[in-house]
Amino acid sequence: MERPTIKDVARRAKVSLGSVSRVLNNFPDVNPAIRKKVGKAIADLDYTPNAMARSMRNGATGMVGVLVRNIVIPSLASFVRAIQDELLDAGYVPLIACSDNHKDREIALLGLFAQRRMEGVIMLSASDRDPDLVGARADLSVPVVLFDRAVPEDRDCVLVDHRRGLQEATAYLLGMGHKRIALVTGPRGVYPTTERLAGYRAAYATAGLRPDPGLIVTRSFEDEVTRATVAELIARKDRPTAIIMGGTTTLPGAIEAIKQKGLVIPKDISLIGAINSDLSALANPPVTVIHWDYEAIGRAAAQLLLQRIANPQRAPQRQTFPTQVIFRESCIPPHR
Amino acid sequence: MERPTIKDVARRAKVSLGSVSRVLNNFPDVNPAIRKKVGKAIADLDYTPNAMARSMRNGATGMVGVLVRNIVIPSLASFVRAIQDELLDAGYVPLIACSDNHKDREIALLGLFAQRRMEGVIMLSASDRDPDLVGARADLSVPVVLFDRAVPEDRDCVLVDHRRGLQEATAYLLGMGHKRIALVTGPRGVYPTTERLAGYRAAYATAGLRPDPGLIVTRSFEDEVTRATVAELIARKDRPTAIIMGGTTTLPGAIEAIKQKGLVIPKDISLIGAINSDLSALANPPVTVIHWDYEAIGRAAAQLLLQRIANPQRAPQRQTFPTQVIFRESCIPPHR
DNA sequence: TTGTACGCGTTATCAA
DNA sequence: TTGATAACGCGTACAA
Repeated sequence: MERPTIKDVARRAKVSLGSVSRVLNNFPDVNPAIRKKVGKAIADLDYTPNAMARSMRNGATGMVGVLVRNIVIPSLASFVRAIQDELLDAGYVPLIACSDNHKDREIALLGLFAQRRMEGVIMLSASDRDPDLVGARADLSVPVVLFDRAVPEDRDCVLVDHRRGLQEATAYLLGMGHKRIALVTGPRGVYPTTERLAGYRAAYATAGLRPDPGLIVTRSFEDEVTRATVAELIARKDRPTAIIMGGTTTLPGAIEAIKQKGLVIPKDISLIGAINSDLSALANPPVTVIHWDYEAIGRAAAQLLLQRIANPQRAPQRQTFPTQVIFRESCIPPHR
Repeated sequence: MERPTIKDVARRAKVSLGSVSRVLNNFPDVNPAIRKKVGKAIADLDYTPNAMARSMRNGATGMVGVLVRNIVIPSLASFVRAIQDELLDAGYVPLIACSDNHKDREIALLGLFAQRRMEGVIMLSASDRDPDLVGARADLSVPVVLFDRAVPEDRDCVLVDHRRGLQEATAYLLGMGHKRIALVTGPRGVYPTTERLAGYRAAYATAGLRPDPGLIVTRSFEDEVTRATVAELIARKDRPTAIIMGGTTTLPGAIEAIKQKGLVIPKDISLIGAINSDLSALANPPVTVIHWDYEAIGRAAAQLLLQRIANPQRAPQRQTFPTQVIFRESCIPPHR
């Protein structure tokens, strides 16, 4: 019931181990007769080479770890999907795992990657600079490509130009006459949040205005949190006239909170989300979003890693990908 | 720059290979002094055991292949996610891959699973009975748990009770007075399609009516196809008064097609989708859907596989999971 | 209780 | 061109 080994094939074909191996890795100098016999034996036994033994022998597993927050988030899924396709094309196999943005889980999974001897890792870390996480990444001792995390040390990474996106979106609302624009995004200290804040502030500065600090909420990307945040914001007496949701998964909660409060988009409040989606396109009204191309970023991340694996001495690269505002009907000038 | 091996640890701790191994697998009878020395050496060298070598030695990789159509589909992602959590808890590592419902790709990935010596596979195959796919599954020679595919041979599988869901949904519409109810679902011959057809027909039969065969479209689950199908259906002179979308990813296309035609849900046409989602809950109007719990099914699939790996002799199990209609505002009685 | 030696399935080196 | 053999990193009988 056990799988046949190269030995069984050799025995059956009445040739030596080496010959079978040579046929398998189609070496040029092998007698056609032997090649034929071996081919037959392989077919007869339904032999499949053992990748484990192979990688033991040549010291490379041909595997790459891919770690994201949660595969159930469609944008992250398409990021992972693009990576998978790119890696498979290059003869590598991705090992995909979800950290839930949880530090301990992330460390545990990196440990798993280390045990399984991944040749590289592409990851969306819970933090750019948490020392434990930085340490866990270093312990891997293989190339790491970070997504949307800007590390102090020189490292390969692929980034989204959130700053630009937020600047554009905020300027768009300011141009309409909005003065009280809320920004709801993730925790401080993490790259996307930092960049979004910068873009938001830059737009205000350019307009010669000052944002109300009370309208900037940087708590967490978790749905329950951002949902509650929106509910709070719109419950205030001096509620914002517009809200920008700076988080990929936060639009449904915002729409629902607004709906529950009995407010109407865009009449009572303007809304901008992040990442194009079925919901944003087909909601009533369709929602303006800041979009970026997760697939392109995934492909780039994979290529970056493959190049780095091929040439560990290469200078680290930092690639930034553009954002694009998709204008729809969820924003109009504020009352009066 | 190479990773240290158990040998390096032994050398540094000035003990034998065997002792290190015994410490690693914490055997009871090992001198605390040695244990301590080894622990220190491991920490000093930042040693991590090589899972590859381990699995070579004990003939088990601790890995399970997980194959789905496309991880970007949120319901499939949560299915995979649940499997991942369950497997990791049990000490197994999932190797996740997407087939795009493409036969060749599915076969190639099963081959990859075989090479990497997966101890079992959970999969959503492109077909129940295509001989090539059946063959590829058999070639694995490890336990396979199928999702939503009912195979002739006895096999472990987890199924969704699509028949029941469709019967309920169809009866609901018939009860409202609809007579021309369209059913748009996947290709014939595959379990979910078969079951949906059966449920749909059963509801008509119970009501003493006959469905118009022209309203039953079984082409493909692909978005472009179902979208075009809906567009065709509603362009007809005798268009249906209600449509049931029997496919997890087909709701956005249907809503959009209806919108483009200038029809209004539910005034002009009633609509029922599959699987609860942001879109169905927050669309205008919210859309009635047939729902089932992908996470529960994923967990069950993982458990089934784990049990089967532990005991290959166990009788094959077939678990069926319930569907539930979530009633919303997308259905009203037809005109006149 | 600890150390030694073999074997897991490959590939690569060497001699024939 | 082919066959024999060592080595990859580990676990485990077996001997000490």
